[in-house]
Amino acid sequence: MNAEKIPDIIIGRLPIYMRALQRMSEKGIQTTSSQELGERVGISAAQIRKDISQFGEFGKQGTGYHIPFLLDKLRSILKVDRVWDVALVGAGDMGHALARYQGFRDRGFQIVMVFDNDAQKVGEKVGDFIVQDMSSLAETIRKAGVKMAMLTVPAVAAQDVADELVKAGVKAILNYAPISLNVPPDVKVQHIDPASHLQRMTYYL
Amino acid sequence: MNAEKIPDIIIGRLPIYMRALQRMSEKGIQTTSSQELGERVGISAAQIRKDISQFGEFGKQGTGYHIPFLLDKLRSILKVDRVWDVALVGAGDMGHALARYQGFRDRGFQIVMVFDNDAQKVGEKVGDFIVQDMSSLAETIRKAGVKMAMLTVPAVAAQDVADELVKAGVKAILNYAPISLNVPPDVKVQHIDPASHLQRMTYYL
DNA sequence: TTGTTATGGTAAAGTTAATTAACACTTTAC
DNA sequence: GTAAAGTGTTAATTAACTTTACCATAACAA
Repeated sequence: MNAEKIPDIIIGRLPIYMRALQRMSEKGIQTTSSQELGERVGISAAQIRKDISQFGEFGKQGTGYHIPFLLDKLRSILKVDRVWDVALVGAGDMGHALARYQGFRDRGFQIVMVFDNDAQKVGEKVGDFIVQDMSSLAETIRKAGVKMAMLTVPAVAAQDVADELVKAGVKAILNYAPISLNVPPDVKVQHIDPASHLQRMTYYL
Repeated sequence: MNAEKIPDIIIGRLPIYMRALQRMSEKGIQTTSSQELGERVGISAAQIRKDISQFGEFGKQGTGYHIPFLLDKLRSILKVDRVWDVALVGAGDMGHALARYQGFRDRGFQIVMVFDNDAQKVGEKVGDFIVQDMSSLAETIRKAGVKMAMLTVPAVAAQDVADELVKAGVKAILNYAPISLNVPPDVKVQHIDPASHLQRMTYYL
């Protein structure tokens, strides 16, 4: 075990391994090898062994990895052996889709509140939630101790909302707005921007 | 200009630069520097200069970059100086959100057809489109010469649909299903999986 | 039991890729 | 004419990946 400093690039691969392992587990598969897992996710077996061995010896020589055991370990490493509360800001189409998505729970997350600044949307039901006004955002989030947020507001509003979230104590933001957010170094941001992903592929067409 | 072999990681940063430049341009800003752009997107000035200079000399010493000019060049490099037709497969919540999203057009993409295999959804209107049955997918896509697709079907169906898309001649897939797709090497895949992004951040919380 | 095969963990070496730093040169402002 | 700003480029440095090799263990077949 080498707890010193794990490169972020390795952390980024762990969810991919987890995703595949979870699917194998659902299919009733109990055991896999770095070889097999690698073929599924498109990563070399050596890479996978090296990544996993950063955190301990979770495999068995000769037999491979016991999937439920490895999943437990990965969940614990990524701290998703619990369920994280997440605030959703922006009740547009994307907000609706995320609020209604059933796939978060099994992977360690649940949306617990939804905000929007549009008076027409406030009070409306989105998924299982009543949309709250943005004016109550900071206080509500702080009181609930929520540390993660998903941001699905228009680009022009995104930075302001991000600033609010940071003030409210949020430490991780999943940003759907097509704009790079500026946040303090102790706050993590991940971007989801379908147009950027598409543009990345057209280069090769 | 060094057209030999540009690393994929550089290609992946170009859309981020474009996104920021497009926003600056909308605000009426005509000129920027690697320094300023770097602060906006959180990437070092040296890195930006190096990335851009892979493709030519688009800046002026002493003055920086003319934003409309640089944008044109980047659009041309990423081949989004045209509008790409995109097929959307999966008319669930996420499919609806994407079909109605207005932000693709300005960045080089337009959805032109929507498919689902649910008889209840076929014929329904999603955004400006009538949902078509999956059985017509391969033929319709091939006839229209569509090369890109967005995949918002459940994980269990994703690989089968991807196989269909590949058969139909699609060369780039934006996959929203939480599963790693296996496709031939000449087909590009990008994954969008919010739970993975969230898991990547919880490690640091 | 014994040999064989499959497999993970580790380490070393080599290779490639990515990032950062440094600097010469150009342009603009004054 | 001089200082400041800023690029493009090269060099230096660091990081990531790949390859290879080897050992220890486990499962299984003879």
